[in-house]
Amino acid sequence: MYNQADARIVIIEDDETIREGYAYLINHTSPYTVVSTYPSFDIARHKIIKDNPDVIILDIQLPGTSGIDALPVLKKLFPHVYIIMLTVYETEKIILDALANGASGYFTKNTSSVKIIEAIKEVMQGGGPMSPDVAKTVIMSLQKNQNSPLTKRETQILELISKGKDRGEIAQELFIEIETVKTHVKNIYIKLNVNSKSEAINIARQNRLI
Amino acid sequence: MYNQADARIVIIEDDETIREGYAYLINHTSPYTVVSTYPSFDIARHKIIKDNPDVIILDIQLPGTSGIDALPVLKKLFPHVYIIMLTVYETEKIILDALANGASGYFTKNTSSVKIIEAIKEVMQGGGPMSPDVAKTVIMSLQKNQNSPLTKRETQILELISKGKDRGEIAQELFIEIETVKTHVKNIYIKLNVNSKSEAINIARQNRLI
DNA sequence: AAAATATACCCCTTTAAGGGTGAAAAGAAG
DNA sequence: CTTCTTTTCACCCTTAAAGGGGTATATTTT
Repeated sequence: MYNQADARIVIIEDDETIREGYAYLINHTSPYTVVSTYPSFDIARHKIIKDNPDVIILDIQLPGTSGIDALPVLKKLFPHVYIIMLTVYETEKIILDALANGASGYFTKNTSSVKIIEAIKEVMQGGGPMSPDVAKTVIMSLQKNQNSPLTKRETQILELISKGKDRGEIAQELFIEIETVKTHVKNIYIKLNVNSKSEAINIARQNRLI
Repeated sequence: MYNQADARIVIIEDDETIREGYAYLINHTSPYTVVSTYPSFDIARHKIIKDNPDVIILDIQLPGTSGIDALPVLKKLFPHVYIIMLTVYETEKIILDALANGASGYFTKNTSSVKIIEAIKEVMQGGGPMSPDVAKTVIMSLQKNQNSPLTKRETQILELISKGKDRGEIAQELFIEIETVKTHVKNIYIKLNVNSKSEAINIARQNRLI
């Protein structure tokens, strides 16, 4: 574990005001040190190696290589680095991708530097901070659609299909006959207006039925 | 949208100190009103109807009906209520279940009442607050195992399999031959020591390979 | 140079998928 | 108490996919 007071921060953000603003505030109102700031990942790419950062604050909308594409590169360069993403966008896919690709935290740009400093502390302690709107997106992605056209049993079977189970396995698991499973599957297809497992899973995922 | 200052809060929590502590602090240091507090859901069950709460602070470890089981009941009673979960536990399954079942926020009990009040504000504004440790769990659940025995291509194909795609669809999507897909699938099976799609998906999910 | 990865092709047999139709039993809702 | 929905089960059919075996060759990475 790093000594928190020694934490070395790097900021990669193209907007100079935001970049230098955060840097100034972190340096003057926190125990952390901003060792470098860069306006793009392409500029940071080689110089960052000698920065040896503990935490990187990474914008997503960067000129050249995007923050999303920079993520895996930085993770490979510094396997133990904590990365806090910064963005104006908050579409579900981008957020989920960033988190799935190793971001430790995720904030939108209306976040005060106080919260960012708090976030640095949290990631250094192993937490996974996110701003409320981001958390909301993540929570929503975990919640299911309540207006499903599918019955409980159909949803249950579709979930098992999405786990790759075949008719036989589903029948065994639910203590019903294979023929019954077939009937349910056929009804699912009719309701979702599809005619294959893959289509059904895709439509269901799009509509959060499963 | 409710007027925030009118927000009616109900607390369901068996520990009297915590319950009355939060109630007192919310009533005296926030614009919100704690209209009722209950030591269990079973006691709250009928009385809560006339409380007409906007936000419910719900403990998970309750005597009798657990907070997890109370969640769907409360959601049915008050479809638009925001529920903030409170718990000492923070196992991945419990947290994910609560969020998937309609909880708007999730905090562990080492959370200060200041943060709870902040959380009430956030949920009223449509946010999805969670404490850093909870966020960490959620993020981890989105992140994949880095020590995968599978190659990139194999992982990619396994992901498509998990979406229900068959060999032909995978081949089309990746611009490769069906036979190539077959070879990859065979190698995946060997590496994961399985011999069917469903087993492969299960093993991979267990180990966060996909 | 060696190892890992991605690609492609052949053989083979078994099993699952998808579609059509009908109908009994259990539950929920009026 | 009856009507509607859900869940259950059955038998028909054809085609497509799955799974197992082996072999081989670019390409990339180490």
